[in-house]
Amino acid sequence: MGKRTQITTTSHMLLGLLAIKPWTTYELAQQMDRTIRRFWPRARSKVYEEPKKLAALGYAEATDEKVGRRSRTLYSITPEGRRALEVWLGEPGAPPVVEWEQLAKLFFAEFSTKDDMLATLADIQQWARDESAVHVEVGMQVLAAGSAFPRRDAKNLLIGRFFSDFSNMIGDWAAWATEVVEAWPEDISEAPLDRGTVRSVIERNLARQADTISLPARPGPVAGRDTDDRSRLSTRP
Amino acid sequence: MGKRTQITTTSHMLLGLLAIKPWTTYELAQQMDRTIRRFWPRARSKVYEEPKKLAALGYAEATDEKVGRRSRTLYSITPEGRRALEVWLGEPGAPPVVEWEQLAKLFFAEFSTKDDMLATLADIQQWARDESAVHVEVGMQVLAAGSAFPRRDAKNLLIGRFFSDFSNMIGDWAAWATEVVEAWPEDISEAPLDRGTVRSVIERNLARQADTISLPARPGPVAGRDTDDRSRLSTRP
DNA sequence: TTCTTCATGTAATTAGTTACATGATTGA
DNA sequence: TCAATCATGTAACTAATTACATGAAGAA
Repeated sequence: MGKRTQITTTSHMLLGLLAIKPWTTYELAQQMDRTIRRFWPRARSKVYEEPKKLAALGYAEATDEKVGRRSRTLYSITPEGRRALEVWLGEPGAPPVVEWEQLAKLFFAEFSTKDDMLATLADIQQWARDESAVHVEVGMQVLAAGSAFPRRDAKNLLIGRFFSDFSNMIGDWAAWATEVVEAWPEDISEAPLDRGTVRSVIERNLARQADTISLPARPGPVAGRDTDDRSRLSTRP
Repeated sequence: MGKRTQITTTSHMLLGLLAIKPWTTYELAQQMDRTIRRFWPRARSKVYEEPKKLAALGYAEATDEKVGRRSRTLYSITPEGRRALEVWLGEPGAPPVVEWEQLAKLFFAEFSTKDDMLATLADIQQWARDESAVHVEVGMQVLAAGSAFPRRDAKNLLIGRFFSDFSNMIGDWAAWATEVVEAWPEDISEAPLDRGTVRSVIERNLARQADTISLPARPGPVAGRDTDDRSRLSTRP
């Protein structure tokens, strides 16, 4: 019957927001940018497309309002939308994916100078500090004035703590890497491999294997997206 | 003059690989999948397109070889390609971006059951354990048999340690979150905010601000991609 | 000798971004 | 009263993915 309307992860982000309360498009864009951007970053223009798809599927309803002579759209979720969200929440999700251009530059650092490498590491540390400032600000705000959705606070704290741990871990890592690189010769290719560090990485990870009493949480596989096998290479050939 | 050929971050990944040595397309695909995928994940089909762009720009040369009656392409970098890579390495890169569907499901967890939430957390812990196993394997391999490019080992260890820290941090975080959630009522919306945890997050991040003797590493801003301001919302309105 | 895996691509489609355009509101 | 910012979208484009197709090599 004509166009196959696909419901993507991005659609589910909007559907989830609508489950909290009805929003205008602008408010949806704000929410996407303030919170969801952290784990599912998408351009603002998506916020104008996706709710239309949701409405077409019967998962959301659009109401037109007037503000001056200009109209705007208010979206709200339908019962079918709530059911679709529930189903999605019950399915396994894709594990974390990192996209990090700075790290890519480090990966090829030997083709430029040690100074460039240290500059990239310094940028990373600066980023980590900036993130810390944001976490302090957000935390203070919640303690002092509360939040817009108090019933979501407990859960949101879990997410917030993840991002705090994430940026702090990166800050520590970059500080360590800076020290290591400072001791290297100018020609990065001549830097010796520190086998002690390799060993400590192995040991730390071995310890985690040992801890494990391996009850798999779900029967099925923890799948990400479906894809043609031949379209990506196997993980370790 | 017709088509504007854009050189993207993805193009630079291929250019960087070619700076190591000449590769056939298949080998490039392997390398993309074995290493670069971790911080710049792209589908295999890109590996067939991007080197063509590089060749069009004079950054790479393609040689056709025969294997049976079938031909394959061997790419190598040109001096201009090396210069372009150097320039890119000297420019600031974009900070880390996380895309994490599992976390998105946690963010909306109140719209399903506590059990679903715990299942997602268990999946995350399982992922972390799987990653640990990979890190052990790779580390052992390097210690025992060495690597294909020993002169890259010291630097690659920095990257490897980042990913090890990353998955371990996630494992710890998910274990903590599991404990917290287990103590919650079935209705996640009723879970109380733990102000103590909020405070400890603030303090941890405040400490990092204090440490800082803030010398900015680079004069310019640590930019990501150029974009029309109005196309994304401001960070905190 | 046929099955499987390695290897080499192209075509079709879609998700996502960038750029543009303009009305409404506020405050200097 | 006009400049800046908030708000609401659409259009054009491109990066990226998914699906398809098939040859070569080695193992059973």
